[in-house]
Amino acid sequence: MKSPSQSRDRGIPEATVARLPLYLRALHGMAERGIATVSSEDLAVAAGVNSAKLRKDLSHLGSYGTRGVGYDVEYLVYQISRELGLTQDWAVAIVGVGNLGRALANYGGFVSRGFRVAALVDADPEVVGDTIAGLNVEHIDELEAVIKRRGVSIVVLATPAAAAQEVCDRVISVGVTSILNFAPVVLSVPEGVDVRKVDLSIELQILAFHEQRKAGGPLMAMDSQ
Amino acid sequence: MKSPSQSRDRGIPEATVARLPLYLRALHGMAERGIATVSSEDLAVAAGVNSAKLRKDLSHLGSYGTRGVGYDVEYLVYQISRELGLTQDWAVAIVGVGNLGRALANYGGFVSRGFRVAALVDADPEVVGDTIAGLNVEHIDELEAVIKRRGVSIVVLATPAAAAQEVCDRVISVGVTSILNFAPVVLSVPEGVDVRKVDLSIELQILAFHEQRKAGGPLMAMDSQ
DNA sequence: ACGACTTTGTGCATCGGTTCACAAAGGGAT
DNA sequence: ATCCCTTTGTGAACCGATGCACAAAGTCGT
Repeated sequence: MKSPSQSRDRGIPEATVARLPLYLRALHGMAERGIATVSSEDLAVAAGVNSAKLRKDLSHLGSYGTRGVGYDVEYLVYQISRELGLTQDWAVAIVGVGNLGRALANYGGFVSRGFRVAALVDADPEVVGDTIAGLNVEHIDELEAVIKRRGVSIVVLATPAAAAQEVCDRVISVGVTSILNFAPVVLSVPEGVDVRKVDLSIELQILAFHEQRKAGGPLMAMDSQ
Repeated sequence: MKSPSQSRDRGIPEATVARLPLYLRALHGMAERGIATVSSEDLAVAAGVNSAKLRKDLSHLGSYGTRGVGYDVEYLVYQISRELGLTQDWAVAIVGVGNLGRALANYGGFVSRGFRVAALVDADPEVVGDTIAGLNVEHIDELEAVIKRRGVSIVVLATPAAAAQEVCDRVISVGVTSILNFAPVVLSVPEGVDVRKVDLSIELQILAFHEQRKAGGPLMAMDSQ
C-alpha cells in the first residue's frame, strides 16, 4: 500500500509536519522585522527546538539552505507554505456556534494565512440567522448543502459531545476528509479521513499530573503500597 | 539529575500520561451506563487505541486487573484519577478574557472533575469588573496578588501573543509552574516550569498538509524539481 | 587564487514508544 | 479438586524520532 522507491522520498515524517507551522511562524516574524537570512541555530532558538532537528526537518523538503550562510527567510517561507498547502485557500466550516465556535470564528489566526471561515452552522434556532464575524449562521439541516455549495474541505467540530459523531458522519458523506474536533469524544471514521483532536481538559489533566509530581516531589513517600 | 534506582519505577512514560485522561473519560461513560467490569479490549475500543498499548499503559500504574475477567471500572477510575492528581482540587486562573478566554471560562469540561476556575484576569478596563461565568474579572495589575490569594497553581494564558511572555514571567515569579498556553508564541521559561501549548492554527495547517496530499494524491507529479 | 571560517546536510548511535505474541494467573464448570 | 477458558501483564522485536558529531560545501577576506 506504499510505494517505497517511488521517485523521491515524498514522505515527510509526521513529527516534522507538526513542526513546520512552528518554523513558519518564526520565519514570518523575522520577515516582518526585515531579516533576510537566518542560520539554523537562530531559527531553532526562535522556534524552541534543537538546531540539528530543525536542519533535518528542513532537509526533508529539499536543500534550501546555503552552507556558510544559512537560509533565505523569504524563500524558506515560500517553500514551507507550499509544502503545507498554504499557497491555496482552504474553505473551513465551523459547526457548533456556542462559546467555543464563536471564539474560533472570531479568531484572527484562522483567516491569517491560507484559511477562510466559509460557513457557520448550528442546530439552535435561537442563533440560526445571527451574524457572527460577518457570517450568517445557517441551520444544521443545510449542512450538506452548505458544504458542497461553499467548497468546504475542512470542518471544525465545536458541537456538544453528543452531536459530534452524527455531524462527523454527515460531513464525511459529502466528501469531507479533514476534521478538527473540539468535542470530547473519540470519533470513529472510515479509512482515509483525517481527524485531529484538541481537548482542553486533557491538557489540563496532563498539567495536573506533573504539578502533583512536583508538589509531592522529593519527599513524596505516601503511597498505597 | 535522576534517581535511577529510587524505590520503584515511579516514572510513567509521557505518552502514557497523555492517554490516561482518554481512558478516564471512557471509564466515566461506562460507569454511568452501569458497567461494572471491562476488558482491555473493550476499553481500548472505547478509547480508540490498541489493546496491548492500553494494558501496558495501565501496567505502569500497578497491577489493577484480574486475569480472565478484566478491570473493575470504579476501581480503575479511582486509580487513574489519583495518578493524575484529580482527587485534589486545582485552582485555575484564566488570563485574557477575550473570545477564547470567555469560552474557556464557560467550558463545562473544566469544572467537571478536579478543576475549578478560581480567577479571571484581563488588562482591558472595559471588561474588568464584568461578571463572566459567575466570576468577577480582575485587573491585570492584581495578577500576582490574585494568584497568591486564591491559591492558583495552574494558569491558562488566553492573551494576545504580544502579552503572553510578560504574563508568563509574572505568574512564574509568584510560584506558578504549570501553564496552558493558547497564545501563538514560544514561551521561554526556566527549568522546572511546565508549559503545554494548544495552537489552533497549527492543527489546521497539519490538516491542510494531509488534505493537499490526498487531493493531489496518486497523480501528483508537478514539483519544482 | 587560496585558505580560514562558517554553516548546512546527514550517517550513525541511541532512545522512547508501539505492537506482537505468549506464558502466567485467575474464574467457572464439571 | 481438576481442567478449560478467558484475559492480563510483559519480554522482545520493531519502528520512528532525536541528537551528536563531522564531512561537504559554500562565503569572505586577503
